[in-house]
Amino acid sequence: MASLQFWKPGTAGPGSNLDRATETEENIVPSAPTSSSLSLQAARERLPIFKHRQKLLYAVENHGVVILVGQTGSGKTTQLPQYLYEAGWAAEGNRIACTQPRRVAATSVANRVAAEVGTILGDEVGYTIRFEDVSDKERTRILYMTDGMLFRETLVDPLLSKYSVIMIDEAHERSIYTDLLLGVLKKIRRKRPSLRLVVSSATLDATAFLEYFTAGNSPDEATIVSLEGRAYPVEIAYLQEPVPDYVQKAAEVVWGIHMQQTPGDILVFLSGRDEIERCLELLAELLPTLPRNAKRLVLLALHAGLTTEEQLRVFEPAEKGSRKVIVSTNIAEASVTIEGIKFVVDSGFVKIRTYNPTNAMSSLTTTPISQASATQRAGRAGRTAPGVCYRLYTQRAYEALQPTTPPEITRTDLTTPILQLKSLGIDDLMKFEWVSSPPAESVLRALEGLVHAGMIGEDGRLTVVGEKVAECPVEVNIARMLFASKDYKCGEEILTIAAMTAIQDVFVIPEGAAGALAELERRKFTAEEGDHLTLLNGTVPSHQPFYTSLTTQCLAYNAFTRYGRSSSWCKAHALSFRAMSRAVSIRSQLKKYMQRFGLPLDSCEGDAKRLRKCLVTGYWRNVARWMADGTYRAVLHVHPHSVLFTRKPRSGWVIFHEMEETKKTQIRILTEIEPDWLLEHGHKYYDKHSGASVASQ
DNA sequence: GAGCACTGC
Repeated sequence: MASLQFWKPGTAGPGSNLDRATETEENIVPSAPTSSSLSLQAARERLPIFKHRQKLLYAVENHGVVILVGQTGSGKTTQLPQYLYEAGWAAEGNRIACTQPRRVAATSVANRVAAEVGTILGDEVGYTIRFEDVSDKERTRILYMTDGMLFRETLVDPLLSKYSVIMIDEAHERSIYTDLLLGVLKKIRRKRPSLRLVVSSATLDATAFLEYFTAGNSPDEATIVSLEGRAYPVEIAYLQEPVPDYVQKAAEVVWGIHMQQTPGDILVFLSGRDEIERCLELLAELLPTLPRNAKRLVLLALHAGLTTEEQLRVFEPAEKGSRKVIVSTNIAEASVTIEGIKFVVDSGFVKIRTYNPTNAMSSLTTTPISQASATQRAGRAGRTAPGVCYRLYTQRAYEALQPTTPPEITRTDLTTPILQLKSLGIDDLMKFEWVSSPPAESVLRALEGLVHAGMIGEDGRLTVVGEKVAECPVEVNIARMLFASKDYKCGEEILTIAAMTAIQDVFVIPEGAAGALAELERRKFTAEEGDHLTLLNGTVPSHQPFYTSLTTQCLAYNAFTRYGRSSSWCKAHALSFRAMSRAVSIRSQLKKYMQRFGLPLDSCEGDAKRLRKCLVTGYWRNVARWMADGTYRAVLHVHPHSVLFTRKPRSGWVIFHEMEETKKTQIRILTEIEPDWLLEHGHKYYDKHSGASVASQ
């Protein structure tokens, strides 16, 4: 490969008059010097945000909402809460909160700030995430938390009265909880004007947030403060012509960089596991052609399906005389930061989940990224030194991209969010001030489902059960089963099933020969009745597994707890230790809710029929009928992970946990049922003769 | 007979 066949804007090639200067100016700032060379205070003062300190405090003092524009590394997340603390905003028992979309961010930032403040974590500075509250009710002044946790707190403290200032960090990511929080906070500000908000955002979204908060309020309500930082420039290169196969092109570009360029690791963005593996294979084929004196090239994959150990390998520095190339999904765009990357290769694609409210179907499709996403990916090349980003698309294609990714709230099932808003007393959803309105059909679909599930009455208000379910951190259909377990006397088992369906990727199936072995391990766990019981099998308190054969996921749970919750046991049985440990946490959390709601923890004592009937109370809308061609009515395909993948259910009928469209329309986690059981639930919605369910119409 | 991007409570 003689040349990379790229042109670089501003140097040569067509259209070199690059007017998007921002693209080359990722405002990435070197990390602060360590306290060994400088005092802590001096290090803090060197951060770019420091010279804006007075301006920021003035803005918070005089405006209800401050939109803070500043890139990663400006120090906003660690410093602003401290400035506010030092300025007295946490006096008289008040707290300063800072929300993050991800758990790791909340914990790691809290750690750093506790060290800077000179306190033990959990004392003056703490964090709160699901299953972990490292904070002190009385003493904590600065609290980092996930946005989901703060939203949940509004259910018990609707005015968030403990907080004087709330900073919503990474608001431009527009996670569903960020959007819900912003809507609720705007409302709270009207009732409690002393509360101050700081909304931290990327440049592109700042005016939209400003308009949102000033709409219906005085123009003084909100203001924008921008922190410009020192930047390591990232040079952008585009393809001159589009390519038919970006995976192959990615491999070629990586190889070209390796042969020609100066030192520095390479990060490649592709859409999924399949593409990553193909790209790595292509590169592996080229390795033998490396000249003897050339640097070695270390090939690494990064995606969420890997074990923790495998993920950690990408952080190990490359050995002397070698270069790392990390081929990754979108996980490396915001969730995972790898230092030392100098070259980014961006395919321009991402897999995104969307929801179609008319058939309640979600799908996972490979789609072009947004310009904001492209900027973020490019920025990953310039965290510690100037870098280069190779975009595997033309500049014209870049210009045609959407400016930002549609917020999650516009492409997701709203059943749970709407139940929670209702629980906050927001009954008129049309009057709720959404930052971005969700599609009307999504709202209607969710309301309809909630009415039929008995969570909302004819008057549009929550029922008694609805109030309880709103508090419970599970999907509505699962909550319904938890409540029904009282009648079917199977609370113990339903609780496990609820926990196990809440986690993904219980089984780790590697590529190649190891994958085939893992597959055999998985079959040891199969329960004839289907996946839900398979999920359960392992934990059955009785002497023998009562479900005819062992199962995949369930065996998983019961056996996992029986064999001492060990990671080596998981490894031997192709299970994810991470996922299983999480299931244990979720189960104990849900158990507390069941106790609070007075739901007994009976065991069904091996009566699988009772258990399956209980499952129908939650899943009656998710019904499918087996057809002779091996598909289910409405042409649903069984996910290959299901134990019913190769087996016809005797009754011909199943219920399923979820349905998703990838290459085919697939249903996951199934259990065989008798069709008559359906008649007790929502018979209005189900036509016995056609076998069509609401979900598949 | 074949496969799921990433979060969060």
